[in-house]
Amino acid sequence: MARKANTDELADRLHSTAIHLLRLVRAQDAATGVGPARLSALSVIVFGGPVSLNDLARAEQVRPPTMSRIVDALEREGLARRRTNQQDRRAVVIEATQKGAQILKQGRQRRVKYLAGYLRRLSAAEQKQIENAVQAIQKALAR
Amino acid sequence: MARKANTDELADRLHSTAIHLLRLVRAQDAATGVGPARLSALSVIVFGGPVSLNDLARAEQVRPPTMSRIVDALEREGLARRRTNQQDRRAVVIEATQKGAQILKQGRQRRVKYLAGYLRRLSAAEQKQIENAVQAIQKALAR
DNA sequence: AACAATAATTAGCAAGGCTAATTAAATGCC
DNA sequence: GGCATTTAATTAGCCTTGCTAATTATTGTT
Repeated sequence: MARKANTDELADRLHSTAIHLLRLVRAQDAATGVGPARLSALSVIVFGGPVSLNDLARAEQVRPPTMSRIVDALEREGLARRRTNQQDRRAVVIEATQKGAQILKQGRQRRVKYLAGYLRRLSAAEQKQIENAVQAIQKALAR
Repeated sequence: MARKANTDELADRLHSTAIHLLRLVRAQDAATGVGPARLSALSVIVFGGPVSLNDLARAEQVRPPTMSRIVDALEREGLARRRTNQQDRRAVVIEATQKGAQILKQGRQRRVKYLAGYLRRLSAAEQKQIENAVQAIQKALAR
């Protein structure tokens, strides 16, 4: 049936556009000097505040041992620190340092500016279309 | 100026939506039993036809040694093969096997269906907005 | 007090990224 | 024609980031 085929085709094109877009901006992240897994985890604690290791692993969709090692690296680089949770001394609380927050925000700025440079080629109407689509996609993916 | 700030904000939201979307569909790729770098390289040779190792590395934005090892793995798994280019015997030509093409197409199908399942929650009008946005984004990112 | 469950870490493996160095073939230049 | 340079690919060796299994420390339960 036509409706389903159309949705499949849209999904296909949306998917490959997303790949293309991220591939483009990812190059900018190299300038931070922080690897992608570390940068992404740092982003969670900078914008979401302190979290346990398990929660951070879940947020990043990796297993706890993987996250433990990423946090090791963030601590080594002075971007985050571990505290032990005093209510439950098995658990740790991971939080960003000043330096970590600063580096993340600069990197984010760089990435966004870079992508914005491309979007600025488009008319206001086209930008509005993207705005609408972003809302629709977020709605579709919610839950 | 207001226009620039808006574009930055749009870039930010588009970027994080793209991350969210790809994270979601990526989980489906596990079902192919082929790792992400291999799957992505296989996709290039299935849809783009035979290429040299250097060209394939460039298409995938990795260095030649990295691609050499990925192709080793694809050959080991029977998904691709190397031929030597007879015009330039330093070079290899990499092409997909029947099995490689089949597995890739099945995986792509799976991913697309999965994403389409989310998009189908949206109205025809919302889907049309995404369609328009995909075109606009592709235009913006084109050279 | 003993036992089970939970949070994190350690150990060890594989995939996938890199640079530097090597090999083989093609090209360019007297 | 022969030698130097360039080019295509590979090999070697490193790092990061993913995993599972096993361990340690603490908490909760009975």
